[in-house]
Parts: sequence; C-alpha cells; structure tokens
Amino acid sequence: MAMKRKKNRVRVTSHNVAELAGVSRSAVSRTFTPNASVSSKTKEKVIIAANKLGYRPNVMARSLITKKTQLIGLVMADWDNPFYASTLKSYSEKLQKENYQTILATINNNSDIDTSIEFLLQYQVDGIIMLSALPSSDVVAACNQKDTPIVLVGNSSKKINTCTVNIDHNEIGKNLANLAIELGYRRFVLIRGDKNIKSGIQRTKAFSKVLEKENKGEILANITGILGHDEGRNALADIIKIKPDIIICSSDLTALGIIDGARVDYNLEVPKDIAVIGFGNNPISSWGMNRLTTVQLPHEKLIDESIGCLLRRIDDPELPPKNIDLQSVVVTRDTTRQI
Amino acid sequence: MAMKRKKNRVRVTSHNVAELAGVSRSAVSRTFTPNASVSSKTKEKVIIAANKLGYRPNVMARSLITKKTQLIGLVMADWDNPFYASTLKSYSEKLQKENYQTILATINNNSDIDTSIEFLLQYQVDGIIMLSALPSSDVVAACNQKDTPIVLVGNSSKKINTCTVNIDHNEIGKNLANLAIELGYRRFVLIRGDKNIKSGIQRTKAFSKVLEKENKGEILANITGILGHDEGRNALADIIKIKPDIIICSSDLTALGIIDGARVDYNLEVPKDIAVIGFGNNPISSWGMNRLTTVQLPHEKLIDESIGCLLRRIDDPELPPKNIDLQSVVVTRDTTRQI
DNA sequence: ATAAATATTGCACACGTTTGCAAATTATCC
DNA sequence: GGATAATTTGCAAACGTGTGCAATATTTAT
Repeated sequence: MAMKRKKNRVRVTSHNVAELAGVSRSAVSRTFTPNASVSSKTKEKVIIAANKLGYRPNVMARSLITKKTQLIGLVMADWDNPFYASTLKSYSEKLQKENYQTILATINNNSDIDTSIEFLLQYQVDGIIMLSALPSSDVVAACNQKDTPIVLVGNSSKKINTCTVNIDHNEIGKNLANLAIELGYRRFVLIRGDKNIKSGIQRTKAFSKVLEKENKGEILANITGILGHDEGRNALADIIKIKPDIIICSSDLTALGIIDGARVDYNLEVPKDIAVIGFGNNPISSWGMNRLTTVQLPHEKLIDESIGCLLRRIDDPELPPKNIDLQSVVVTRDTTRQI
Repeated sequence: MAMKRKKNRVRVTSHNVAELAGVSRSAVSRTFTPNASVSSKTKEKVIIAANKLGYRPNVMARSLITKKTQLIGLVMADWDNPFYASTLKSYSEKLQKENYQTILATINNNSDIDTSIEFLLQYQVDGIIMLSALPSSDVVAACNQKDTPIVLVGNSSKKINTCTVNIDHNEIGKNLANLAIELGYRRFVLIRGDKNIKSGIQRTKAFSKVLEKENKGEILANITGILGHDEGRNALADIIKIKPDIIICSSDLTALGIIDGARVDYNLEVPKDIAVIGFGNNPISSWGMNRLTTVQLPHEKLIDESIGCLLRRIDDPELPPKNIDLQSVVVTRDTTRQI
C-alpha cells in the first residue's frame, strides 16, 4: 500500500539558532529585541546562525508575551466611495512607516460591522480604524474593555465614546452657499446620492440655512439617488426645465455627467448658461477638458489625524477620546463664473 | 507624590471562562473548535460564561499550536495602476469568505519587495499573494522552505519556482494588431508608460510581429513615458505631424487625453480623422461621452485563479506550482471605425 | 441489572517567544 | 592583583491556546 507521506514542516525556532550559535535561547531573543542587553560578540554569532538557518522571530509567539501585535485593523465599509478607497494606500504606507501592519476587513452589508470588529479583536490588533461605518456601542464598549483603541472616520455618533475624525459637512454647505451667492447665483439645484447618507443631509441643511438667512435665491429642487456620470447626464432632462443658475452635486462624477449632458445634449455653455459644482476633487476633475469647480476634502489630514489619534491612544489608553472635525476648501475652476 | 497608576489590562482567557462555567479549560477550547467532542450541555454553559465575560479565543495563541493563522499576506506594489488597486476589494472580500483575513503590505521602491515578504513571514501568514512585483528567488526559496505558498500575479519569471497568474500580453498585442488591420488601419502609433515594463514590451513586440508577417502597415512611432490624461493630450502635438490612422495606448486615461486633444486642440473627429484604442476598460471609458474602444482585462478571473491556486497549495503544499495565463478581450466602441 | 460500547471530560504537555532574576563574566579602579 | 561595579548570560516561568491520552460518565444492548 502506497503510504502518503506527509512532509513534516520544519520550523526553525530560536532553539535551533541558539544551538547552532552555541548560546541560550535568551541570547537569540535579545539579539532580535532592540536595546536588549547582549554583547556584540554573541549578537554577531546569533545573526550568522540565524541567517544560515533562515530564522525569523515568530510574531505570534512574541505577541503572546508582549501583548502587542503591531497590527492595526482597518475596516472599510464604503468601497464605492472613491474618497475612502483612495485612502487605503496612504493608511497602509503610513502605518507601515510607524512599524505597524494593516489587517484589512471589508464589510458588505451593514449587519456585520460588529462581526468584523469581533474578528479583528480575536487577532489582538493593537487598534482599529473604521472608515465610514458606525459600529454598535456594545462592540465599542468591548474594545474599550480590551483597551483596544478604535477611531471612527467619516461617521460618528454622539452616543459612542471613542475617537472620531470627521469632515465638517456643515461648514462645506455654508461655504458652498456663500460662494454661490457671492458669484451671483440665485436659482439652485442640489443633487446627491442616497438620501439617507448623513453627510449629504448636513450639507444641504447648512446650505439652505444660509440661503434663508441671507434671503438670496432659492433651492428649486433637491434631487437624491443620483450618483454616477451617466445618471447625472440623464437627470439633466428634468433639471433643465426648471432653469437653474447652478447645479451643485455631491460627486464629481455626477457633476461631469451634468456638464457633458449640458454641452452635448443641450448645447449649453458652462458656466455661461449653467454652472456646476462637484464634490471630492477627483483627479479627472482637473483634466484640461473638465476644469471642474469642486470641493477638496482634507484627504491626507484625515489620514494623519486618525492615525495620530490611534497611536497616541495605543501608547496611553488613559487618554480621553478626541473628536476632530476637519475643514475642506472649495477649489474654483472653470465651471463657475469668476467674481 | 501623585503616583501614575498604570491601568493593568485585564484579558479574559479560557481560564476565566472555565472557572465561571465550572468546567475545564479544555472544555472551553473545544466549545470554540468546530466538531470537537463536547456535550451540548457544557457547550451551552461555556457560551453563556463566554458571553458574560466577553471572551474571544486568542488567535495568536491558537495559531502557535495549530500552525495556521488564517492570514493571507497581500503585497501591493503598483498602486498607481488602477487595475491592481481596484482588485483589492475583491481579494479582501473573497478571502474573507474563505475564512481568511488579509494583511496588506505595500512597497514603495523596488528595493523592499523582499523585506515585505520577510515581514509577512514573521506573521506566519498561511500564504502570500504578490500583485505586480517580482521578489528575489532567494526569498521565494525561503517561502518554499517554510511551506508558505506564494503566488505571483501579473509579473513572473521563468526562474522562480512558484505559482503565477498572468495576463497574456502577447495575445493582446496580436489581437490588437489583427483587429486594427481588419478595420483597415495602416499607419500606427503606439504609446505606453515606462518603457521597461515587461507587459508593454510584450504587447508591442507581438503587435509589430503581426504587422511584419501580414505586411500590412507600419509603426510610425513607438512612444514611451506617457501615462496620464494630460500627458496624452500634450503628446499629441508631435504625433499629429506623423499623420497616423490610429493611436494605440496602454492606458485608457492616455487614450482619453489623446481624444480630448484631437477634438479640442485640433478639431479632429474621432474615429473619422483619427482612431484611438485604450487599455484597461476604466469605468470612465464607457461614459456616454467617451465610448472608448479598449481592452478588457480578466479582472475577476485573475483574482479567482490566484486565490484558487493559493488555497489549493495551502491545503496541499506538495502540489506542483502552476502557471496560468489569462486571455483578455478587446471591446470595440466608438473610437474605432466599424467594420 | 449488568456488561459492553460510546461519548465526554480533565490533565498535562506542547507551541515559540520574552523577561525577571541570580549567577557568571568582564571591565574599572585603586 | 584584588575588590568592586557593570555588563552579559542562562534558567525558568510565563503568555493563552490545542490535543493525545487515560479516566470518567453516559448510553446501548442483552
């Protein structure tokens, strides 16, 4: 009978290295621990032996004793939002630079936000960054109990006791309104995506508040459920009838769709006949063809602040949670008229 | 003197749960191990106690003994390439579905590809997926020695003994040439990015080979170092002088830049005056305005095959490495003439 | 009711590290 | 060179879990 030989995996451990180098296991451990008490002579012997055997300290075993994994859980809820998706590279790079590795959890439907955190906790991550998702306060309490700091980015709730880093959508709405008024626009159409998304609600609320207060102009329509390029272009048919001065979108893609539609389908000039403002400052928006006026979100700052918050709290779990609101700027290009 | 009290983190372990539930540690371990021998009565007791204490098995400790971490290292080399960047979500989701977590390593300059693998090995990942990066054969040997399967995606070398999943750029070049010839084009300009990137070299080589063989048309210029939209648009000035039939780009963005330039700067009609083909089928390319003819890469298939290869080899490390080449299709839209 | 078969349980060791402590070595000083 | 101080070293005990094995409890068959 042919016997299926299971190759027995040979793991090289500190024991093997110690043996070859003629020292104790402690010595090899100390060799790989910065600032540990070990003579340069034995260190050298250990390193030679380690290289010969291809030894690498086992982080799992180490973390068991040090209670640090150097792992950060990054949970990504909204892959469709280019803003968050593009953030990933920076997070990973910057965390790596701080000597942390990123373990990536993605969630599909809202139900398993909590599950993903539970999962990360099992891996003993040193901290968690949540992008655009709101966990239950129960699971956040679990994190606190375990002294695993968690920072919520782009979605917060007063009820939850933890660090948050957010974009001040209120201020964006205000600024947009003020700018539009200043440029002389009076007949507004607002377009956004899912009507339940809080950031959009905040912006429109702030926008209309300014309008009321200043008593200059009115919102002719407040359209929701429009997100992509072609959706924007298609939505134009109805919008055009209301004859707005300016259309303010909650996505650059929608804005570009509107512009394309205006130019191609209705032979209108932008911004002479109609002005458009986007949101997000997508790389496409600065293309020579497009030159879209849009709002630039504090990309890097958001990342830096959230990492900063997290690392500080990892260092000192007693630190009280901090809530940060970041300002954005609107970049005026050629789809709105000049002052 | 005010004494700074360091809060001592309380970890709840299987010991605590066992105590509360009035059973042994083995019992709680078995409760959280599928198909373990444990009566439903004690299982229930354990679960109640575990919930009360907020117990979660420590994956680190477990992996120490099972020698499985359920971690897959994903190293991302080329974030600028939208193809690979967009792949991330699917990888993460699909691996999660297979009960693996993704630990993300990013590399900046070519020098630390190997370092990132070393890092992942320290974390005892069960397998590694490398996107668009070529590790040294030494470090791949280290993976093999450690029985950590590694699959190379989008960049392979005959010298390296491991699984690879690639796009057949040779075939793309051929298909592109045949299509262009069939459509009646004869005066070609090829544009690509970094001239040392192998995929681009392969495509142009295959392209010109077909041209020679069929003896139909010639490559007027073979431009490298052009990647984005505006670069493409700017490059048009020189290209236009050579009067090509068709411009074949290695990026949709470049192609769109060329088209914008042709239409706006030179008042040319596409495809009547000049035809353009892109590469990658970026979502933008299907916009009603653009309707770009381009090549659709086998996105999901690439992901599925690479994950499949990896998981199979994790299951059975004796499995010989497999090299897979995937075919792409060119999608013809409105920037090339109809047959 | 008893014996046999089966299912469940706990003990204790293993996994690969780090680290306090005491012993051993080396360096420093008079 | 000897006494002391400083550095280096190895021992052994954790860290939190899984699992083989023998012991015990439960079920089944007679």
